[in-house]
This record gives sequence, C-alpha cells and structure tokens, in this order.
Amino acid sequence: MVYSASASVDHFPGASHQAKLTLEIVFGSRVLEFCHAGHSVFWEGDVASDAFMIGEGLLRLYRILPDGRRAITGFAFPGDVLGLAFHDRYLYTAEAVTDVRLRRFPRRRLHALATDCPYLHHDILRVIAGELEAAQEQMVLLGQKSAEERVASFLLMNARRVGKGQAVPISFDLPMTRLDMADYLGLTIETVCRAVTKLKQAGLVSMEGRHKVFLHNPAELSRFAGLDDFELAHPPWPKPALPPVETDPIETGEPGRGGFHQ
Amino acid sequence: MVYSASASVDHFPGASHQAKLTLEIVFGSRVLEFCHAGHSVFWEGDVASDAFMIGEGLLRLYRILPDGRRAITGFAFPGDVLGLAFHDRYLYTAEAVTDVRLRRFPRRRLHALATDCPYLHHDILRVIAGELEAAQEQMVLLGQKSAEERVASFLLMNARRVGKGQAVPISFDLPMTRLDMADYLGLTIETVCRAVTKLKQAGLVSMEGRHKVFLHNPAELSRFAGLDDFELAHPPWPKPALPPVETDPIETGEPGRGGFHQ
DNA sequence: AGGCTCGTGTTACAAAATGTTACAGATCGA
DNA sequence: TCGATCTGTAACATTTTGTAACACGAGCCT
Repeated sequence: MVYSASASVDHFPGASHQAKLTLEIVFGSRVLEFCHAGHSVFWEGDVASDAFMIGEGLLRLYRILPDGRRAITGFAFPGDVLGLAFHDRYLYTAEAVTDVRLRRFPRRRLHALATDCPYLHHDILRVIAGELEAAQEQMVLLGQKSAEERVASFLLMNARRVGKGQAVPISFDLPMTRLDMADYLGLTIETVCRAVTKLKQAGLVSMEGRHKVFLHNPAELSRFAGLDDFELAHPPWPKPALPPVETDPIETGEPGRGGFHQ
Repeated sequence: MVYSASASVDHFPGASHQAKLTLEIVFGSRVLEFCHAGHSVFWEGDVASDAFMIGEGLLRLYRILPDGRRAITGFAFPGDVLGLAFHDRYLYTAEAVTDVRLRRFPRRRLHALATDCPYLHHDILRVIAGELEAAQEQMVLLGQKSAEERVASFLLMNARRVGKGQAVPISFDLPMTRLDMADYLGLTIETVCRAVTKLKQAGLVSMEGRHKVFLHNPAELSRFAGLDDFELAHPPWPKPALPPVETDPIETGEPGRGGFHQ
C-alpha cells in the first residue's frame, strides 16, 4: 500500500524507561514512506497494526456505506498522527489526495512505550483529545448547520492551519476536490458550489483557480458560520463556560434549556 | 452540580506500581454521587477536573451554538466513562435525562495511575476508542443518511444495548424525549415523528406509550438504516475489509473511487 | 501552437426532502 | 382532577437535491 524507501530502523528496544520520548521523537526514528495521490495507506477494516505520522501531503479519511455513499470523516495534514485510538481494526480508509510522505510505528509497541514514559503518554492523549474535539465539532456542523454555514466553517477551519495572525486577505490552498468537500460536509457537489458562489457574491471570499482561496473578512465569515469570532473558532479554547461555573458540592445544577421532567 | 453522599475515599495513594487496576476497580473505590433529572454534571467549557463513570440513569451530552441551537453529541448510559480524552476543558455539557448515579475520579490522577499500570492504560484506550468509533458512526449518520435512516439507526443503536440474542420483537425503553432524539439526529421533532410513523406503518416497529419500543423485524430495519445487518450494526466489528487486504510492501494501493489526479 | 478530450467545476430549473407553523390529543406531575 | 408539557398530524414554506447543460483547464496528440 505504501512504498518504503528502505527497511525500518528501530531505536527503542525493550521496555526500558525512556525519559522524554515524544511522538515527534518516536516517529522520527522511522524511515519516510511514500504514497502517491489516489492510493490508500490503509483500508477500513484492516487490522490496525501501525500508527502513522504525516510528513507531507494530504489524506482523506472515509467510510463507504453498503449502497456506495461515501462519508469523509476527516482530512489528515502534515504533523497529524493517525491510528492511536483504534480498536484492532482501522475505522476508515486513508487515501492520499496529493502525494504523501509519512512514517509508521507499530501501534501496540507505541502504547507499550507510553506505559513507561509519561511524556509520550501525555502526547498520545493530546492527539486523541484533538481527534475527539474535531469529531465533536464535525457532529455539530453536520447536525445543525446549513449548507452555507458548513462551507464557511470549512473554509475557516482550513484558514486556521495557515496561522491566525496572518494579514487579511488570508490565503491558502484547498488541495481536495469539490466532491471531497461535499462528502465531508454532508452536501452535494452542486450545493457546495452554490454556497461558495454566494460567499463570493457577498464579498467575503474570492478564489484564484479552484484550489486557492482568499478570505477578505474572516470576522464576518465566522459570524456567518455560526461561530462567535474567527480567533475563537478553534483552540486554544472556543469560548468561556456558558453559565458561571458551579462549585457548590450540594445540589446546585440548573435545569438546562428544554429541561426534562419525567 | 452533583450531590455527594459522603466524602470521597481514596484507595490509590502515591504512584506505586499497581498490578491489575481497571477502570471498574478505580471508580469502584469512589462514593456514589447523585444528579437529578434536568440538572448538569458539568458544563461545556468547565475545567475538566474529573472523569465520571455512570452507575445508573441516562445523560445527554450537548453543545449550544451561539444562536441557541442545541447539538446533542451523545448519550451516556450505565457503565460508560466520560472525560478521559479531554483537553483541559469539557467539550460538552452533561445533563441528566433521568435521575443519575455516578462516580468521579480526578482526571490527571487517573492518567498518572495509567502510566504505572498497563491494564488501566489499556482500559482507558478501549474506552476512548469506543468514543471515537461512536463519533465516526454519528458523522456518517449525520452526513449521509436520510431522516428515516437516521431514526432507524438510532433505534437499532439502542436495541443493541439490550443484547443481540434477544427474541423478536426486541423491546427496550427510550428515556429521552423526542426533542433529544431530534437534536441528536440533526432533525426536528416533527421529522422524527414522521419517520417513526412510517416505520410503524411499515410494520417494522411498534410502540407502547412514547418511550417503549418494539422492533419486529430487526434485519429489515437494519437494511433500511443503511447497515448490512443487525448483527453487524455494531461491534464486535461492523464488517470485513472492503477489498482484500494488501500486504505487498511495494506500491500496491488501488486508486479509490473518485481518485484524484492533480 | 492549435485543437481535442476528459475530468472537474459551475449554473439554472424542476423535484424531493425537510423545516415551519398551527392545532389537537396524550401524558405526567402537582 | 387540573394544567403544563410533550407528542402527533397536517398544510404550507424553505432548503437542499437531482438533472441537465455548459464552461473551464490540464494533458495529449498531431
């Protein structure tokens, strides 16, 4: 599935206590492998033998329904780590959108190392927490947002990768196709196009070719996307607690909106 | 936010190597706390100090968008553990649908214990992998499935909790309201009602009151839900690998559907 | 270079699904 | 029992999709 430049080298024998291992260090010990655009790194249902760290390029992560519908559950960018939180088998297929360079590490051994190294353990949790946060965000998007809000959110999500401090207009590439965007956002290709057109007509966005995007008013776009503000659209942390935090240990919770009384 | 029956007792001092700790054991050392229906265990944005294991009852887990829309990202049932994979703050509000009994354990200390105990470490990963799998499943549901498919999937998801081997008709309770179901499935109350009505008219489902469900033809319902079969609808594992697994280390990946050539 | 062709992207309009609104019936707790 | 809340149904409005036609751009061939 992936072309290996050479045999793997292993710098972490046995289970000795490693002082300050991190994912960066652990994966850094492994050879770079290559995967060409359109080819898969692994398939949904495969035994999840390895975890992967992306070095360069873009992966689409997807599942296929029995009748052929495709759901893209995420994209993997450089620096992302895949496969830490799986059961025995991969939950999705990972396919290269562009040519990809990545490194692999045996999943079980990675967790064995983590048992001996608090740094690595913490690093793994950080990655998994990120995955879960992304999944939550996506559930909100898919369940509650309109087509245009989804597209706006998607653009902002990608803008975030290029750094927040960047001057307006914020520009970046979208290497994936419109079909990828549609399958990720739970829309059709046409609806994605229409939404992009509206955002362009509103002067919030412009494009150069099909994959280069400019955001001319991130703040307004954020409001449009159902987010409070561009800066808050993503970590460090979205927004402060909704109501004041209750610290009283005795029976202080408020009934929520639409509180349930049975 | 939660009523504590008494002060907590701690059976796990220091960082000594504990041979066979599990989540069950660790949480079992803590007192039962209570949270009444309609009240919250914690709020989105709170500092995530504790993890929780549900003893009895049902929680709804949700986030609120700036304009007031509510997205339920999941429900927590007895035996479920919450809060293992968070960053510093809770990603969602956890609110009791029914009266709930649960136990808490400091999150950081839980992970510290896991560093010394492979059993516990494995147990934590198992839980997190389950969370992520549920999130993936939900993303597919919200992004790709029709209203009726979503409701059918939801019923099957709940049916699974009562055990697979049960005789037809499979019966179980749905303690949550229609609004909860709607906010979980990305629909309105009315659409949920319409879908339930259609399933009843098709003879696949019947109800007794609003919260008791009977599934008369789980296999057919599964097909209807966009799943292969009821038994395969959920773990042990959904379905076999899509194509035969590739083991050749040299450049063997097949271009996927809609392969991208740039 | 010119011109073809194929995959991809865009737009318009009709069709379907879902959301809204309104109201009647059912359920549950006080 | 009552009242409040939740649920179910129907008519209508809106959003999204399906279909189809056409535009664009990269690569290929001559």
